[in-house]
Amino acid sequence: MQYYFETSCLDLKQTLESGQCFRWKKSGDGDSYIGISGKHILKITQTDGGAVMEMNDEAETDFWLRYFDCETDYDSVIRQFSADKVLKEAAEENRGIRILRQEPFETLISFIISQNNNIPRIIGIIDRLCENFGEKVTSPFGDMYSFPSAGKLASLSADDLSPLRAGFRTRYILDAANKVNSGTVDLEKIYGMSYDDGKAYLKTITGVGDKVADCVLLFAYHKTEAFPSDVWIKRVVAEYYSDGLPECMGEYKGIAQQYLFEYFRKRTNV
DNA sequence: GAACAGGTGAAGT
DNA sequence: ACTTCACCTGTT
Repeated sequence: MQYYFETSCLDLKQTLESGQCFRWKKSGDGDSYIGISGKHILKITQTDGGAVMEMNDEAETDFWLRYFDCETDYDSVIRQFSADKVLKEAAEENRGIRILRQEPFETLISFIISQNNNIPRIIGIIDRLCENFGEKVTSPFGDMYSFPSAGKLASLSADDLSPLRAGFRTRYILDAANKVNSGTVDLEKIYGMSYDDGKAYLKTITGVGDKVADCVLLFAYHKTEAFPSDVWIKRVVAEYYSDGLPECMGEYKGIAQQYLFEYFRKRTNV
């Protein structure tokens, strides 16, 4: 089943290789990606004015449209950002970035794994986590493994997780899985919480600090007030925004963060 | 509150 | 080869 949709501000490479998600693989030509969320597998291909989605079941269309955040008017956000010179340039260069709406538990564990780590290795650990403890899902594009549930992970020991080679993060993964599985932390509740409350709540999990909490609030719950402050962004803020973030970021600091992150990372690497 | 340790491997030299 | 450092957090 194929579904074509038109939309502005969606660039698959910019979005899926931005470091907010870790389970999309480039397919063949380079304009296509295959990924999994929950038990849904999608092949998505970039077109000029949108994208083509291929999936098992037509009923998954709405799931994926939501995942790719098709409700948010990015053109309007970018217009709003144009009041700040640096942000305007960063946004225009990266106008195809979307903030995905990912599954909370997967996002939580993924960003716990991301701490003090590099992206290729993060992807490796998550792949091993899914292959070892997820469920096999079949699709016309090949078999994939779902992200393991909190219940499954909570049943495991640090020893069981040793094949991941996640290092000191292993005990953080287990603490998160146990708290979610036992209901000590109810991830569903966070949808209805304020940014501040959600952040404090997430930080009750060992291994979740400001940065990881902000990433989860932004990339799973779409709380765009979150402004994940990593080593790159700290430099940018120190250089351009030492007196505070610009007014025009408004309630979309998290979207601004992504534009700035990409903009400056690109330049530093060159 | 600043300094430091904590897996592992990618990237830089 | 050898060192640094990676979208960080918990503990001195």
